[in-house]
Amino acid sequence: MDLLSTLNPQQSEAVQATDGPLLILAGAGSGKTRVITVRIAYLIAEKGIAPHNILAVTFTNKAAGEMRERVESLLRGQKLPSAPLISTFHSLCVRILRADIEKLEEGYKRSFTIYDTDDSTKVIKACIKDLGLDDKQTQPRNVRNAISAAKNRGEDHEMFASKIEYGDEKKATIAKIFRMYDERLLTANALDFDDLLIKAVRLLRTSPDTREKYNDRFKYILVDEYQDTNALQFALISYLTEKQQNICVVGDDAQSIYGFRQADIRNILEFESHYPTAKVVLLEQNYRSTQTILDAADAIIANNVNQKKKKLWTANAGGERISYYQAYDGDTEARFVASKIEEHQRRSLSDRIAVLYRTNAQSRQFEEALRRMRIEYNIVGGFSFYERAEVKDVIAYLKLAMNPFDDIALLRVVNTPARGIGKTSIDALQAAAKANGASLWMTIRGITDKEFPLDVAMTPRAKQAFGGFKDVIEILIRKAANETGDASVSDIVIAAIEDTGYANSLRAENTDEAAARLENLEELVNAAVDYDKQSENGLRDFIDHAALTSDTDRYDSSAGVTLMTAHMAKGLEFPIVFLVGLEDGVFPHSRSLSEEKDLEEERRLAYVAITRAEKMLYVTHAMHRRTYGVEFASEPSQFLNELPLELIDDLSPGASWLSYARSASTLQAKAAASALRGEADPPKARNVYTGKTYDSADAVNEFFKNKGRAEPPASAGGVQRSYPAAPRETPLDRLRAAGSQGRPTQKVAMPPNSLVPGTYVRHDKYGRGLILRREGSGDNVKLTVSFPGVGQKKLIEKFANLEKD
DNA sequence: AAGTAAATTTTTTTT
DNA sequence: AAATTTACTT
Repeated sequence: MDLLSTLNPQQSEAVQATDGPLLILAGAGSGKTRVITVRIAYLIAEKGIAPHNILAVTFTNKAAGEMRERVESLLRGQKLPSAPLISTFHSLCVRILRADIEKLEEGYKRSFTIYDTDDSTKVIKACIKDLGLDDKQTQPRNVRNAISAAKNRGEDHEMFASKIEYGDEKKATIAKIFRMYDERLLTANALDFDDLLIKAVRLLRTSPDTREKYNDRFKYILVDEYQDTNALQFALISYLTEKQQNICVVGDDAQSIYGFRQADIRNILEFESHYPTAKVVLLEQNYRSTQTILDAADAIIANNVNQKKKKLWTANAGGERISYYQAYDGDTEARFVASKIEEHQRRSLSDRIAVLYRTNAQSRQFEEALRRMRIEYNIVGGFSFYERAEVKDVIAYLKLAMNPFDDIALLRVVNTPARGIGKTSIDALQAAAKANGASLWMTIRGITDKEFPLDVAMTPRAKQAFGGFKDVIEILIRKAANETGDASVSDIVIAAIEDTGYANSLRAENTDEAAARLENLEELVNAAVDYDKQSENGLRDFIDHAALTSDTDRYDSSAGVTLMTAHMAKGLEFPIVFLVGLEDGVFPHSRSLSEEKDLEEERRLAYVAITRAEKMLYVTHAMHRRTYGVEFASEPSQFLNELPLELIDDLSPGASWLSYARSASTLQAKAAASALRGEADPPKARNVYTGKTYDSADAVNEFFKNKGRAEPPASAGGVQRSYPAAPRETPLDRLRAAGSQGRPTQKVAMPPNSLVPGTYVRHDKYGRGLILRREGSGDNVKLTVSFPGVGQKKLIEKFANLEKD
């Protein structure tokens, strides 16, 4: 029974509760992955469950891969008749649909193509154009998001349309596009990411046979990161566990950070009511971080009202204090981080370091600073390999070989490399296709038919060019079809690169950039060769893999320095973490400032970021930040103010926000004390960078109530409380005390619903614009707004009559 | 039809 | 500031 020997009692209980529904509430760093992997190994080795009867579902390929490896190493030396299926939600759905989508009788064939976000947006753009709409008024990206959100709620275009209230033109337009979009995807035999889930769920719902088949196959199901599941994923799991209820879900409501993707936290909160016989295990011991880091994370999350109470503890020592740095601007911030990294690396190279930021756009300055100091780093996100233009081009050729009706893929490569097929010819082709209700591929075949050419207004030269393209694709189709014979996946990939003239046109360019592209294509061939070696699966699977592989999956766990967003860091851990750009509008993001629930999600994201740290945490922010090429004065993040200030070391040169915040709290205390004594003119508290001026006794008292952890006025005098901290008020206490006045560290300078920089607004005369700067206060607020086509305008907020757009 | 210059947009977070 | 899209040449 040595599988269990490394586990604590709760973990062990979670592993051994194999039958029936089980909810594991696993705090950050509580050994969640260890429990899942040991559980799988335990099922196989101790319970004699056939591996292929086990299904584990994760969100990313990276998580799935890691789990696979760890299970394998736990079972090392054992001969297994099969392997457990450890898969992402999306790959699982693809697997289900490739087998049985034809049973849906919707017209989809099992050779369907997967459209990524980019492809979907292109289809939507075309729909908007064909409906005669203005794509400035109806932005493809927004429509796509609306459709995706609807799909993830489980609505199809009919349900979406039926829910529109009378007079809601915007939604009515989206509904029209929605419908057209779905029709076009069907014509192209294509499914978008959301459809993969929708169709799989629909298939399980409508086909009892299929449902039965998978219920019999998957007798034990595990779901990781359950707090991030949405309605569709919940439905999928429900159908799969219909017969037996050996369902084990693992999650942490404090780490739910995908609400914007319709993740529904209720799935985890209401697990017990959905499965009344459910057993619940709490994993509360943290093995990852120092007490100091846990205290910091705890202090942040304590400001959220909506959460399950959970108390993480650790046997680890207090550890080093948190380091804080205030930079003049983003460049200085990046230089500080780079030089600190260098310092750490000089001492020890074994401590992996992460730089975590809110948005990918922040990465550049850190990359530059690290490069200047010749520090090697790894960056996750941004441009992933499979998103490179040349890779997507070649994949498009491969997709066409499998499914020539894929219009998007066809449009992508019809003139890449240049074949003399220009915009005019493509317009004519699309018009002809539309007139005949046919796909572009069929239209090309029609145009170039020798005996009965389709009559299309087109120059002979254009027709000939299309003929050339048709030949190229037909050769590829034959090669792909022959795959079962002797051609391997890599052979076909090479054909798509060479036989199409793609490589030659790059060679002819003879530039460094073209050479880099050729190298990327070589890497693609290598990926295909590897694929051939370790898998029996064909081209179809290879393309599916490319479509479902994301940035996150290219994380190298052995890299010394890793740059990534806080989102991507979920599930990872690093001895040293730099959490950067802690400014209002950056983190929390400006788009999340207006809604309380969005702000709470930002706070959970900050919690996730902080709890990645094992030994050391740095927090940094800049006083000036450049956005869209314009420099703004930025304010420290409200999350900084929520940290336990007594645990922080200030590394900033000169007077920083932190030193103000600290001395301010003693000043405030004095002011409050004198106010309470009834003194006529209490010393005025100065601006503490929270944007709020505490110039009345009431305001000062409110400050302390809100701050929650500040010293009571009587104990004022600058005595630093010794660590550990006294018990804090809970958010609920605070809410009661504040008389439901809202959030603790609320700011007056930037009230949540106001027009802050980064917000889009609508002006009667100038139309839509972006707020660049906000100055002044009260009635004198001046806004600098950039209106496309008009330029920058300075407006008085009071008179401008701006509406949020 | 292809290349260049000018205008416009971009920043959440992701399978 | 950088990347992408559009408009204008040749």
